[in-house]
Amino acid sequence: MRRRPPTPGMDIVATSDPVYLRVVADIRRQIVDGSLLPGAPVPSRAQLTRKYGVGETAARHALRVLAAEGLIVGRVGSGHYVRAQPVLLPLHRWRLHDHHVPFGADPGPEDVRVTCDRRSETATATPDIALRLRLGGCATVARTHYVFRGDGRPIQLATSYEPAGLGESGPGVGPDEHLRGPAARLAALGIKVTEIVEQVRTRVPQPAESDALALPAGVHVLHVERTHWAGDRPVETSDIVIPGDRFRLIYTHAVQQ
Amino acid sequence: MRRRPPTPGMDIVATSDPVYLRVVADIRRQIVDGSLLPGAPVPSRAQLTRKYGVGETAARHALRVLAAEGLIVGRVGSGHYVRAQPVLLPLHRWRLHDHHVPFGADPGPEDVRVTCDRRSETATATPDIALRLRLGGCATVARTHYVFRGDGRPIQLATSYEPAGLGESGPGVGPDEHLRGPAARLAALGIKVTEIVEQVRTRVPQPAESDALALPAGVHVLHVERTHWAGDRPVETSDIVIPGDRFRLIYTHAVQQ
DNA sequence: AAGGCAAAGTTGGGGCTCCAAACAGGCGTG
DNA sequence: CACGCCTGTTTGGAGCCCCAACTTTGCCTT
Repeated sequence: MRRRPPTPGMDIVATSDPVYLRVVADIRRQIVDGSLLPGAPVPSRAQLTRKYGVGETAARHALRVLAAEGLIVGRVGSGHYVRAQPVLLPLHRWRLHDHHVPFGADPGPEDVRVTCDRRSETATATPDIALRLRLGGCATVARTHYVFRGDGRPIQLATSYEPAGLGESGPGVGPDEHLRGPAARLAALGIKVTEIVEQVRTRVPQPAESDALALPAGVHVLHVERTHWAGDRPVETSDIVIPGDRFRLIYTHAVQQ
Repeated sequence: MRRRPPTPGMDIVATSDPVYLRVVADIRRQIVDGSLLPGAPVPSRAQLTRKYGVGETAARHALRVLAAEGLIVGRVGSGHYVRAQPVLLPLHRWRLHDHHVPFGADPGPEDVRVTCDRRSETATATPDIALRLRLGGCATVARTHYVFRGDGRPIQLATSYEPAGLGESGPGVGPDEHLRGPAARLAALGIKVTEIVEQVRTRVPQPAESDALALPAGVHVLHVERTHWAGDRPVETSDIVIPGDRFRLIYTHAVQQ
């Protein structure tokens, strides 16, 4: 029964966790906390069914998800093994403050204490923002300015735009909410982000930007235009500005299974 | 039977195509060539089993893959529908020449005729490259310089490094091989790329670079350091240089199922 | 005529099974 | 002692089934 075009409603997150995600979460925890070291064998399908009391389908699905996340590698006839490169691990989750890494020796994500100042306001959408959020003519949006600091020194500016009225219905924003990224914030509002699109360019900083970032003259910035999608509609878009001389963006892409 | 640590061998691609990939390819083709417009319903599991003569598992798997690629959206109780944003479609496949998009109105990937000049040589790995490829001391690498042109004008420089001896055993490189990217080339050599990691920074172009790209003074470049991984070992790394004033990088990230 | 309700269709989780290819270990033979 | 074969395990593809939750349709009742 499917005559009408797709329902114009937003995706709501399901609250009950599937069984296979329980297995995924447990194995992922073991990899993260070091119980399963790189190169160590992961229990096979048969072993997982016995260990967790799940069916073979759930066990197989869990292994597939972990492989898609890049945490383990499957070898036909041998087994699944924990992959190397634990440093890149958090990037799969696209946490905002793992997004940029200072030049030089890579510090762990915990080495730098990241803080965030923010300021929200309601504004009329510019034509550019209205297009990015697929809003009609003169719509109102919630605009939030962020200043991220690492050990007190500014490292990133961001301006986030959402359709007005999105954030009001939800719960209050926790103190560390921004460090976990917009996807977590939107999930708390019941909106399930299905895709993130980023466009990276480089340009000369505007005076206010070079002032806020304490940039010397002549330094360029990386400008990221990021949009969060829920289904086929944009729910949040933001402009992120990063000093181009001190930071780099890291993207990882797991190639299918 | 699994006593020994992971076999130190590279992943070999299977030559026979699974059935579900046939279904995926056919639906993807229909989406790309416009037979299935955005918002149009995709055949359901039951319809796919009848239409393609496959089992329900294959039909379900095909829909899952297409949804993971971001081409379709599934709605419980309703069906799967073709998503909007057809412009970003080819980016999911990370084809090299779709990687950068000129500013202004987005042209389709076919609007610009992309050509490529290349020059290969054998060289001793610098410490930086040896580290990136996880090679010991003074190893030899195959270095290839690429100049990509769009409608004859230079748009991108790239220098690729591979461990020496990787490319020789394989078949000759076809004329359009580079436009499909290193992953396709490595696949032809029997190496299955499982992950791509990119690091983006911005910097001042070197004289040779601004010369080759015909850059005016003062223009910065985007510098992408890209590494292809097969399992847990790097098999190719390259430095990609793009004019920062005319092009932007686009990354899409499908958030789990 | 309008509203409500039941039935049919669809997705997504889960279970079970079979099979080919690949791999590792043990055993036997030269 | 070395080499090759055989057997058990494991992965990944594929098939078929059941069920809960949800959407849409069309019919039936008021």
